[in-house]
Amino acid sequence: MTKVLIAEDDQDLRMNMVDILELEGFDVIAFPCAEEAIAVCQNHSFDIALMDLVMSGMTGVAAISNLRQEHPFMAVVIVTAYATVDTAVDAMKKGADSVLTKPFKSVDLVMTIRRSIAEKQLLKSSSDIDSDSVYAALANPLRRATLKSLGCHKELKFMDLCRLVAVEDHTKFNFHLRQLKKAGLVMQNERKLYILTNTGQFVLQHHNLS
Amino acid sequence: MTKVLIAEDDQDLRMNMVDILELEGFDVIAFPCAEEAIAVCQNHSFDIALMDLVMSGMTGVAAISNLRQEHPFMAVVIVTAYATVDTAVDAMKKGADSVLTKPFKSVDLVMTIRRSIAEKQLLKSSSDIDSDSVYAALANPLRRATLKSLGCHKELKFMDLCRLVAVEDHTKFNFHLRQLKKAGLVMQNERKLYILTNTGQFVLQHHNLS
DNA sequence: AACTTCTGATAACTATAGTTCACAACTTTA
DNA sequence: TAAAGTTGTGAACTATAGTTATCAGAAGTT
Repeated sequence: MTKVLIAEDDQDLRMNMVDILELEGFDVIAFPCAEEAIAVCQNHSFDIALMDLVMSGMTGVAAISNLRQEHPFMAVVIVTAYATVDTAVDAMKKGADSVLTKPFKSVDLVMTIRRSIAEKQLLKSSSDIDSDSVYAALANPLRRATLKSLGCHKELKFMDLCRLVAVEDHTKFNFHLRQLKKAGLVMQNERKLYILTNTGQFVLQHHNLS
Repeated sequence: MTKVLIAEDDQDLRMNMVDILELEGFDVIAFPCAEEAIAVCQNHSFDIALMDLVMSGMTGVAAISNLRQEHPFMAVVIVTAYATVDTAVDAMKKGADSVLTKPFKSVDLVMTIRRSIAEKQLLKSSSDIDSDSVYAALANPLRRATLKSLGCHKELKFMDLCRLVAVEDHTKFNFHLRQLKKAGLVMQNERKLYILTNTGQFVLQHHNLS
């Protein structure tokens, strides 16, 4: 069951949100301030946190880094009546996954939650690429260069790729290419040209190798 | 000299922006549509791109991924008269570094540019941590676990850390800890407790190891 | 067909990463 | 101070990563 954490200092709205979300089948816990929400995060994990921007004490945006400390993959949505483009941009820069303006309709709330969690899930799957073989593959500069080249050129023939990374001995290069294949970062398409796999593209982006 | 790329379909505003920025000492090239801006990106590099959101043809937001293809560390600011919180949030999700609403004052424009470039610079420095030794250090699961533990617990004694990563043989663990030290990811503080270095923290975050 | 270049497999070898052992110095606790 | 646990070094060893050489089939060229 999707677990939702709420910090909202307006009692009416808070109870209202809880009602809406429980009706949708979410598992909801709500607090009137950021500090309490952060505290409960120490012991429980949530899929998403809805933080009011303006509350007595810590603001929702200020709380983001504290929330993420314990649960890096929890989605965080900033909820606020005072949203301007600037505050929204600031919230996003500080790590919010979305910004929802008050007043909002029930459907907006629910849709924002579902979408934010879905988008976060994508990122989360990246950390599953913790797999040993990927890091082992990345350990070698030649293989990192190969990934970079493949990132730029989409698809390449063996020898072209070999020349791009400036390896004179093709059998040596072949060895490293096999390691990349074994790690699931590189594959050959129907025309036998070498291309990045999905995880390969992901790793490339994620490590800023490009 | 800071190089600025502009895509803005309103001719008056475009020329106005060019004037303002050239007066500030920027090196500016401006186009009336995203497609031309993307094209010139193939051959030239820029520190920052200012993209109008609504133009004939491709929107500024749609152009972001194309711009980043060639120059991953170029900052991108979306400029728009039609900005709502939702469009701003969407632009940020798609990779914009900031959103500037029209009409804007000269100082806002200049400040947004300077700040966006500065913030991007931080990220850029991370990719300098391409250094072989870091990847070599990360190749080992035990060392990754050690980094994670240090990420959570701030500072730890040798034996506590050793137990946390569940290594029975302390000399074996000592070896890996030395590798982490050599790679510049881990150091000892004045009380001889082990802590992450700045690059260590950076790598930890950046690789979502936490 | 004859030739060349491209692509890839295998095996033998070398270098480096990782492990283990023995032990010394240092800290803390009794 | 003695004893027990902590922290660290160096050398010998083992396992794995990486290299090189040799060969062979595939694919294109003349």
